Amino acid sequence: MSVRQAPATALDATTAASQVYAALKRDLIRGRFVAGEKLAINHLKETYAVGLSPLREALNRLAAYGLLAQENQRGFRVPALKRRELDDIAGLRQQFEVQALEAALRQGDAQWEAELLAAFHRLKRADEQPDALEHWEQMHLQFHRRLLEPCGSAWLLRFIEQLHDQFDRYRRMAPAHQDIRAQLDVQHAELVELALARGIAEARELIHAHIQLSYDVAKSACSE
Amino acid sequence: MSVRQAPATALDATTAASQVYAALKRDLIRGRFVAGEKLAINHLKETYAVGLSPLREALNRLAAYGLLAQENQRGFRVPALKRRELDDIAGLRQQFEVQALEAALRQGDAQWEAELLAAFHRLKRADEQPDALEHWEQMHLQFHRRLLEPCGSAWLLRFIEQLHDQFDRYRRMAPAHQDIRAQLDVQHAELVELALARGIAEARELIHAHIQLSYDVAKSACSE
DNA sequence: TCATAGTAAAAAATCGATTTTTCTAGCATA
DNA sequence: TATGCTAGAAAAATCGATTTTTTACTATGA
Repeated sequence: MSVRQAPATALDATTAASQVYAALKRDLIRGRFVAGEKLAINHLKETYAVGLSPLREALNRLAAYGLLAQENQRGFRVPALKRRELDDIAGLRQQFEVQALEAALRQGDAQWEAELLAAFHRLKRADEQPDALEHWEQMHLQFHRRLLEPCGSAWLLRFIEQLHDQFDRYRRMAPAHQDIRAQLDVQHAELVELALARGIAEARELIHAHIQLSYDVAKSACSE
Repeated sequence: MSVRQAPATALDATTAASQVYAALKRDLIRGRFVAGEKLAINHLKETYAVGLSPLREALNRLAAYGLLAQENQRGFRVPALKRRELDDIAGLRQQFEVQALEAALRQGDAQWEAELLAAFHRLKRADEQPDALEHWEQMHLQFHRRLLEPCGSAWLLRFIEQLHDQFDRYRRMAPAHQDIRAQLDVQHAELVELALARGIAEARELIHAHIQLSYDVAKSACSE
């Protein structure tokens, strides 16, 4: 009945639900939706050009992840940005990342050092890409992921990633969040140095201050 | 076309997807599925008496939560029980719950004390219920939830709950897990005492030992 | 014997339509 | 004016069928 597809399709061997999930996740963190807004599923169907089933599966995943709120029989809502919750998220991020960084510095090997340098280099060069803003965010996330990677606890990394995503919703909604880019980039360079030198005590201080800097900016995203 | 339902339906104002989610979650933690097993969706459809859509939504939520593994275009799989992962989970549980307990003892009020006592009482009386084993597990979970509740960090509680669910997959799969019930129950009583007396240092020790006890039993659930 | 292409069956993923529930006005009643 | 009721519309949730992808099996040729 159907014409056999060209083998090219083998490249994007990913499911429609996963693609919508990724796209929606990106747009939620980016701030494409108004905080507190109710999602119109039929509208999303058109925006993301998918059917109802994969879309609903993606929404369910995002709700389980904490980037959406699911209300009994009345669909999905973008969570509000609450100052109390930001404080909670930022505090845990500081605690978890300080801990993970120390473990990573103790356990990271030469291979990790090389990959960290590579990630840092891509971050520095992010501005040269088209769509520089979004690309920097992407490289920034990858840099931090790489930095903590050899900490030895998969679940701690999972929680850190989740908190990071939550945190970024606030940070990227803040009006002045672009203005601290230069300061953050200085800290990234220092983090790399300390990582290679295994300066644990200083690295702990720095990652804490690094999160604090974004945190101070992010605060302006909340009303309450 | 359809006969108007009696108002009784207003009681179970919950969606089919949520019900399957709850049932599947319970059965996964209970050990009803073989670790590593691939789930046959069409079979689950009959077992849980639901259609494909709500079932798939539930599976997607469980995968995002970490109780299922989702493989590219080949469905869902029950995660294997790995010793390395158990160690990770138990270690984080100890750390997080020690921290949350201290915060809870500092912040819990009289209302909390009353509810904790109530939860403890229900736990003690669990054996008298029909289906005593499952009921004890239920009350046990609620007791621990209540204990840490006033810690002040919603996200920390969320992570603790998630780790607890993961941990219980291992614990309840261990052959001898029933044998330590008596010891656990003694510790629960001591935890209540310390909570009311705000004995922070001792409570920290005790919750750590409490998790360690189950952890030692749970180890026998893993092959590798 | 082994590797490999072809094919049928099974399973997963998706679509389109239907059912159920919630929301919104408008109307009647006190 | 406020309150409650109800039909109609809108939205959410679910079902049944279709399409796509993977898996298992078989035959073929090196």
